[in-house]
Amino acid sequence: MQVFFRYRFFMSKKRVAKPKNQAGDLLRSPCPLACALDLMGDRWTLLIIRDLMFGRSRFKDFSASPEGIPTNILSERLNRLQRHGLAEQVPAADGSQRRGYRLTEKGRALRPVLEALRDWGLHWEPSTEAMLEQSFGKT
Amino acid sequence: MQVFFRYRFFMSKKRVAKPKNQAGDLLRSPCPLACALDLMGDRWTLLIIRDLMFGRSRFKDFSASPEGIPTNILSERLNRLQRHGLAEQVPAADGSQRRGYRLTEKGRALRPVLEALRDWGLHWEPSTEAMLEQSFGKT
DNA sequence: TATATCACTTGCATTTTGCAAGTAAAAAAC
DNA sequence: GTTTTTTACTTGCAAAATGCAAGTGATATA
Repeated sequence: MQVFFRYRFFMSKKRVAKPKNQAGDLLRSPCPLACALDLMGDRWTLLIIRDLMFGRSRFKDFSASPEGIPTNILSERLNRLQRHGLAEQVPAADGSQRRGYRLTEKGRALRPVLEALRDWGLHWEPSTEAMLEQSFGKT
Repeated sequence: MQVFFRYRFFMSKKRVAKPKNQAGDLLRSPCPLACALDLMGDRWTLLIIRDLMFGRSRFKDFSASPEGIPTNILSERLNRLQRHGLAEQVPAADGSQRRGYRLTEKGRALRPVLEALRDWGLHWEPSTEAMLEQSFGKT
């Protein structure tokens, strides 16, 4: 927990350049947690990353997930993930003309985040645990 | 990664009761990750929890964090955290009339989530790491 | 060739967010 | 003990994000 952000940035607003992430967007603060949330602090992004970790790769697969993400949001989020280097487009695995998406190393590095959130949900929101039925193998 | 959600809920919409969390809100799906995001999948909630983990407890302390959360959002989020049992109000530590907030066990259980997100940010968004200067002791 | 599916985009209503200003209670200053 | 400041909010409104339905053109299937 030690290091979440530092202060000088705010103490001397002129001297220190405002922090940006790799895509060039301004960050709310130099706190690495806030920086991560600038990117994935919304209702959908981490669910798409979950699906990608399951090995899903096609637009319709994400669209078919039970949460029902609207297609315009899905489209925008997939673009954002690519812009920030978490996902990339690849030729479809089945040899068709269509393309699919897959995680980059930067995206795969979010696995501990998803696992921690999943564990918290399983432990502290009983209705999710009670309804579990199907398991997925390690991705 | 094994278990994120199950399908029967969607296969037979009538038979299975729609899942709710502990506060009684409907969940988008029984996936524990989606369930967690229903609660904290936004730009601010986890930052408030970060501040609470730092030991901050007062409205003005959260308000003074460098990200600059608007007061109406802060107010709404603090209520939500209480409704869902992640935080609770307590008499102020300094013996004043005012009250403060602190995490419950359910809220403290999010520590691994914050740590995982922080680690990801530090490793994959260099601008946050480059600007680090100050450390916080273990909370 | 005709039809269906896929991967989106567009338009628009609804909801959430962000900002500024206001307010009542508590604390501090005088 | 009265005035001033701070705190912890609420309210009102503009702007942005979200959600839904309906396209659209390219690809795959019958």
